Amino acid sequence: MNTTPASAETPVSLSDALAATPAFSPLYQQIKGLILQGLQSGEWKPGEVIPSEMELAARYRVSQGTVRKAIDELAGEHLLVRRQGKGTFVATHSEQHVQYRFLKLQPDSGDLTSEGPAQREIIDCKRQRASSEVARALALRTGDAVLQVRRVLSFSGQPTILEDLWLPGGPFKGLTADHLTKYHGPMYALFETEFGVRMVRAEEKIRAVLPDAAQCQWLQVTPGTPLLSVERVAYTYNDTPMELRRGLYRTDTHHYHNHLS
Amino acid sequence: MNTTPASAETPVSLSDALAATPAFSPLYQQIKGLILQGLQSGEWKPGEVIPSEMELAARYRVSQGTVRKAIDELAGEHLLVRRQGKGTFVATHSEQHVQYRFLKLQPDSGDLTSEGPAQREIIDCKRQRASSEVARALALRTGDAVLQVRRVLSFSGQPTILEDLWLPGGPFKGLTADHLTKYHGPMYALFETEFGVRMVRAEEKIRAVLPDAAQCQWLQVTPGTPLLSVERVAYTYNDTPMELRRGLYRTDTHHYHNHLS
DNA sequence: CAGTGGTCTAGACCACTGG
DNA sequence: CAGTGGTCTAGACCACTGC
Repeated sequence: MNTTPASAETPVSLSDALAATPAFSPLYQQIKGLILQGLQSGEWKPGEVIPSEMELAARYRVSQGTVRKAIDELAGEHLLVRRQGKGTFVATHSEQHVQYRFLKLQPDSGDLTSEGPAQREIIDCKRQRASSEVARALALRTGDAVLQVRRVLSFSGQPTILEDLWLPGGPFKGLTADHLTKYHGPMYALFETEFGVRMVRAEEKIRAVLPDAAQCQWLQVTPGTPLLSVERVAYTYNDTPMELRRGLYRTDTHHYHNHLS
Repeated sequence: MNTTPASAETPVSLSDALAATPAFSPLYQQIKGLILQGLQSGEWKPGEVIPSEMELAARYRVSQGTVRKAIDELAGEHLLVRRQGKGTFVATHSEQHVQYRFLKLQPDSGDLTSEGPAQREIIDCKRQRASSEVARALALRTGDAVLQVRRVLSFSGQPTILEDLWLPGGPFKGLTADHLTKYHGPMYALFETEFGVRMVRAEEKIRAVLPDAAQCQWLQVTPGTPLLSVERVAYTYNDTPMELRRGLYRTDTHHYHNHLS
């Protein structure tokens, strides 16, 4: 817990000092790191309260304000959720008002919740060997075990999204079509409760494409209907990629909504 | 500057108290509002420094910490930019590293800056009367004066984006094709310097579409090539809509990149 | 070196929650 | 009512910038 890591105790050569940034890291960043450890290690699980600011301040031997700033940043990254009067909680995908946090598709009028719950139909779930492409996205080696899932999401009875998912075989050992079919709720919530994998952020690449015959079938659109192709890589703590997802979105009744600021 | 607005001075009926939220607003939020006023009124212009935290604290008769928290939020919304040792500056679209802040299109390999500067070709710029649709988006009345601009953006010589813009006639009085053609740089930078209009945030609706014959010409694609349709409404301070923009993006060599967190 | 933003502390008080 | 997060203050010191 050193405020100035590059102090006398750790001699640094002149060239080092010039090459690498001094890497000064404020106390609250170090506290943030410690809290992050607690989250990764599973000491505090999604949905649970973490200790109060005063307790954490005592544990880490810093002032409440320093803990506060660390928690502020983690809350800003949606890893923690503060609730005045109640405490600070580990964020989870299992809550109503954050169900569709990573799904930016909206009906042209109203919002997703107004369309009622999504119907999820699992088409397929099988073990496979990672193609070079999948391996690269998931930071695996080509040929490593992966799970592939295909499903259709419908809103108000209309098939709207066709998705293919690839998951690393290790962390998701034991996942079957049965799991997915029986579980009603967001997939990321299931990942949390059943496999201890919490998705924290994601990157999406979006393109306009034309569907092939099979895809037309699943989405019940005519060939030649342009669709949105959404390729997502989702990450857990530590920037570890844990899911590759390729979605085809209908955009005749819905649109992808994005807020820029 | 009242910490508890619903105090004895302003009697509130029981029904009011139950209906409307108490609307307690912390001091730093009020300071934030005052700074925002300074930005809107043009007291501090894009690119300029605002007074130091100590000065503002003295002016508003609060502690430095309170000003700090206000500025923190404004910096988080990208209205201000803090530079240690130098001061706090009004954000601007005229800087290299934030040039494409609202443009999420990326080449499939590398980034936009690696492709060199964008070539901007103004196709058209004319005064018009707002259609009901345009009027609604810009919070005008149908028939009000608007400017319509059409242009093509090319990267590495390849036409990639075809855009139509609608701007309210009032704030942009005097804008001509000449302005746009002669100005080399981001359009939002020109809006700042020439018309005092700073774009602060935007909303985008994205769909997959098929281009018509004219659009194919401009983008040099064959009919039947699916394109990304990006409809953007951009806002100044105060959530005032100031631009409606409809873009068609080629996504065979580029993709729309989005970060979810 | 003075002036800026950035960090850290300690303590007081407020707003919200639940028993 | 006690316990939580939220606000506000005052003061000390650190890191960075430019003269």
